[in-house]
Amino acid sequence: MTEKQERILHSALRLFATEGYASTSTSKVAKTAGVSEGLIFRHFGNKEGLLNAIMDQSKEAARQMVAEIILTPEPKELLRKLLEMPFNIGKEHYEMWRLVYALKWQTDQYDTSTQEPLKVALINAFQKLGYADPDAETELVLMFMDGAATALLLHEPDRKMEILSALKEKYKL
Amino acid sequence: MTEKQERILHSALRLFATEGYASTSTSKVAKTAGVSEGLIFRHFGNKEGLLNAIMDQSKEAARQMVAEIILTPEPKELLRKLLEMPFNIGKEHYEMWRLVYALKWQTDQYDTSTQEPLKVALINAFQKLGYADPDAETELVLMFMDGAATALLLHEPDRKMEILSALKEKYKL
Amino acid sequence: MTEKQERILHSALRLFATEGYASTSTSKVAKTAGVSEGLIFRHFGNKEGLLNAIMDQSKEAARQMVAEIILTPEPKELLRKLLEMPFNIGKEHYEMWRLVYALKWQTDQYDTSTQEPLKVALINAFQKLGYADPDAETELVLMFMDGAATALLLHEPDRKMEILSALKEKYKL
Amino acid sequence: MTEKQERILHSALRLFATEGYASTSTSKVAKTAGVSEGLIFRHFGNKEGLLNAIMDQSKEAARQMVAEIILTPEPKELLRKLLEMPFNIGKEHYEMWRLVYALKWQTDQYDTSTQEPLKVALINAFQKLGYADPDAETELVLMFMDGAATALLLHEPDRKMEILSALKEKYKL
DNA sequence: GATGAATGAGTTTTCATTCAT
DNA sequence: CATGAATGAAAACTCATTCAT
Repeated sequence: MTEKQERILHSALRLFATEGYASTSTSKVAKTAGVSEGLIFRHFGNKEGLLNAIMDQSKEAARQMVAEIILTPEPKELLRKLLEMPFNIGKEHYEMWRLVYALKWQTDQYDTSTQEPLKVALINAFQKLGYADPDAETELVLMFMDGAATALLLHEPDRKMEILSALKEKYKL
Repeated sequence: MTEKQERILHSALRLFATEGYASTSTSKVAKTAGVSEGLIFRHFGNKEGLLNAIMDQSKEAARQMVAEIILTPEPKELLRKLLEMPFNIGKEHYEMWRLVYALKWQTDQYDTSTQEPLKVALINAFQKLGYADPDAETELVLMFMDGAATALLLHEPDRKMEILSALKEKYKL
Repeated sequence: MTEKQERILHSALRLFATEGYASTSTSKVAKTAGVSEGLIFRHFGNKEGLLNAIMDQSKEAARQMVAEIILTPEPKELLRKLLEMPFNIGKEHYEMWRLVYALKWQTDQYDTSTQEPLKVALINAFQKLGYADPDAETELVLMFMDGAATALLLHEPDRKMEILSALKEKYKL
Repeated sequence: MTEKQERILHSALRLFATEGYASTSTSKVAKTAGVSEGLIFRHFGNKEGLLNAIMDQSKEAARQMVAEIILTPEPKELLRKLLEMPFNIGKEHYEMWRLVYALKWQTDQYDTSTQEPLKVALINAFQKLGYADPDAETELVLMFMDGAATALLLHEPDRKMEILSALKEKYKL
């Protein structure tokens, strides 16, 4: 991966995340990255290839975050780590997550494969904790995480920590 | 509103919701609606005018749903109605909500005005119910509603009702 | 077919025939026809669609010329008409034939369907005239016609009529 | 001539012959030849230089074939050799001839210099054989050769030998 | 009100060519 | 000699918008 390739990837991530994939022209990406437009196509084939390259990186990052949580042996700890996750999105990952969330709504871009292992681990945790319906409880937690991530990505509410506390309380954490 | 105007609005809603606003050409809208392309511009001025017309309808529908809930005097009942809302999105409103949710991610389309009265009512309800931090609790509920709506709009999970039950339990409903 | 459509078709035929299909840009076609470039795509879908529209016209013209010859009852007369055909390409059809002949060499543009009825008629004629191998004789004539057309389209030789006479003699016409 | 140079020349010949000069990108030539794109320009200057290198080889080959025929003293034998030529194009020369014939139709690529000595020899032969109009007869033969080559390069007809016989008969060979 | 031909500016993509290594 | 990253100009194509009818 040359330096210019990385510059393209970086500019594209930023622009796609903030202005939308369809609304961002490759010419704008090139200009922002300070490279010729042709270079985008030489390296990534076409605009979609550029998006895929970004999404591959993003999925890899997501997989790593999930992996770390899943390996937590203690169920309460696992749950806690998970619930805290959306509240801890760092600046460096902000745009990546914005893009991932925005693209969900594009017909052909919804992919659940990353979530699967997380589901399994959560069901297991809720079972250990004696919940009546671990499956439903898992779906509920994942739904909430989606909502929290959405809120935090779109409008950084004040009093984040209080909200997190109120949430943890629901699971007696 | 003539019949052709409605056909345009309907086709545009469907296409914008499923394929995205930026990715949908006015020519495709016209073709799907079975009208000439020029007619769109005669009636709605430009592409954005068409979107605004749709969003106005949507906001009006949302306002009505929220109004009904807000007027509920009993706090537990209000909470229950609210939590059930995303689980009761009917087929006829599916595309409208999909569009509203997808557009959130477009830089210039995020609008919180509809949510404000709901927030007020919710804070009030949580106060009456003796919650320690009604503000935080309100944010939490709204976040969850977002997550639930997202999940239900994107991939209709099975066991919707069990998930709803697990949720209600959290609020002792 | 609007006037601008015809202007496009006409300019494209001229340019494709003289400079080659691949070497002629749609922008040049548009400029020559005095229309906007977009119009080409609106009417013909893409560059290949434009070529197909031209070729359809050409095939129709070719079919008509062949039809007239085929219907000749007298075999000698049929043969004569056929051999004279390449020598009688009028100015108004010159470009069309140039394009047809040039495109033969493009991998995916070789089409023999127009020739088939001609073959049948020729075989029949040679049979009536008592030739030993009408099939081979037919192929020979068609080959020659190709050669003659090529020569006449590429470099208008002098003494056309003498050449034609020499040819007719071979078939005692 | 290094091995890579030959690989480039060979790939270019094949691609130019089958897909056309204008439609073949230098990048495709490089890929097919298994060399870097830059190498083409180092060796041949530009795309046209590559074509010229190929055409030079081709013309040389053509010159040799023609030379051998021209030197035949006996006019009937000369004629026979000539007529047989297109029927004897070997696999190893197939693409070369296809390219030569296809390029004829390109405005700036028509070159008759190779044919000149052949014309002279043919006129002489027909004179010796007592033909009434040796010039016209020569043009006729050359036209036919063109047609035969075209047919044989584009669609290898069956019964080649019968066609050749029918042809020889016309010249009492 | 409604059509559809036409435009022009912009978008994606291709490609011959250059150049540092 | 050879590579492959990089460029810039031009190509194909899209699309919101206008306008005569």
